Amino acid sequence: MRPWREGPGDRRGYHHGNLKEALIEAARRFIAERGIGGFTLVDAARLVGVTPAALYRHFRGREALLEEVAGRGFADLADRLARALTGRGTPLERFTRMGEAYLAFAEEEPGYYAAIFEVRGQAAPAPAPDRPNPFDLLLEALRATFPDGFDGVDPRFLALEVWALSHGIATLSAAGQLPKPGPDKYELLRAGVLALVHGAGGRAKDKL
Amino acid sequence: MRPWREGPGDRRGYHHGNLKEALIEAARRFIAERGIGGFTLVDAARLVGVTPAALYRHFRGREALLEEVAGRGFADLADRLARALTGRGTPLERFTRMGEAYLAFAEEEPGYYAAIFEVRGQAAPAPAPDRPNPFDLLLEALRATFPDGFDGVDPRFLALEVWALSHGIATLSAAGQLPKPGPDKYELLRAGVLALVHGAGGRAKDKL
DNA sequence: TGTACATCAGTGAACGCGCGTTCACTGATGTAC
DNA sequence: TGTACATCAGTGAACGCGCGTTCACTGATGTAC
Repeated sequence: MRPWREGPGDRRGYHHGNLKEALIEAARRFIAERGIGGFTLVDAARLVGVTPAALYRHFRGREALLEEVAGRGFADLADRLARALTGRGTPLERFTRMGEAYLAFAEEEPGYYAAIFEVRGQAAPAPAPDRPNPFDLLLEALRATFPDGFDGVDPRFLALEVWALSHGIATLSAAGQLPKPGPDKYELLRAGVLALVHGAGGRAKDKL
Repeated sequence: MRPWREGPGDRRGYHHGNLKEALIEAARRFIAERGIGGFTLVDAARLVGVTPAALYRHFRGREALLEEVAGRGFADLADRLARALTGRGTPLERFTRMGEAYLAFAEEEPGYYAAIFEVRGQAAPAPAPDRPNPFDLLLEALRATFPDGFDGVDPRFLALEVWALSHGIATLSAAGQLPKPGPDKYELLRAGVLALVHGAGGRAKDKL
């Protein structure tokens, strides 16, 4: 088994060898730079060093490629959150780490993050289709971190608030809307999540 | 002064009469339906009943039209927030109403909302260029509603959290990501904002 | 009030461009014998 | 090990399309006299 092609420079010959993966990678990069609407098949093919028509050996068309990217992004996000949650430390520390992982994903993988929210009809990611849903991970983490509940507030209600705050911070940051000399977004999320949990119920507050 | 043309049907003659406003209105609608990237000059001109070239009598080009839309949207948002803030009721009631006005704006004017965040280099809105900034309105409202402060927490920090939560709820809702049988987004924001203020400082909590 | 004329908003045809997609093809790979 | 051949990933040319923008023009408006 010879090594897969890594960059545009080491094209081996007539056959690319790893075109499908290379095209997904190119799409991810272009979406990050120009957004979903600014992504074109022609640019992706050119970056990879291949004719646009070659793409149709691996995808039904532009939309199918975008769905694949969105599916991969969704799977990657779920993996990162799950990994943060299964590490060391107290439940609260792991819960906090999951929030940081969410913001880090949005920052490091803006192409994936945009695809997840803007591409509709996402194909199921190829490996492990029964991967846990990110929202379910958040819900599970909230329940594990605050086993006494939130003074009668539905954990799903709280999970939605935490998700909305995370998504808001991530997108405002990506859009350059957070003030330049200003608070760190990780601190913004950490303090905000604690306040949300805090404010929801007195019982939870005692545990902090 | 004869009445301005209202819809595509009552074109008066060779001259449109109110083409600039009609084009901005058309852009607002198309952006709402298809996003910034999906908006085209040709469609806007067709909707208005005019040749695409006519557009260049009123705008330098596509980008200039988008900037105008973004500027109008920004001004409209500021107006709505200011109006909510200057109504009747206690400071807390008016503060709550401002949050509702923000969510309502994002829902009712998705074209404006998208333009505000996605169009860069926005032109200053035509009337009243010294209109107050929405973020400053939020800051002012927070200070007025909780005059004793937030236990040492910078009001600007809290304002960013409230804004991020509002933006997150608005965009998740617009993307159809909030669960279908689920909490009302206005309730989500109201409870979340109170929890954020609550959690930030004990003093503020006493006033609620 | 009527006429000449400057102004300018909109026309219609054309442009160059880049897009997604198709098609018959060709070159490389790997398997059967 | 060598050869014939099936498979199929990628080529290259072409397509129809819609886009933003330009240009010389023309029709309507409104003002000066």
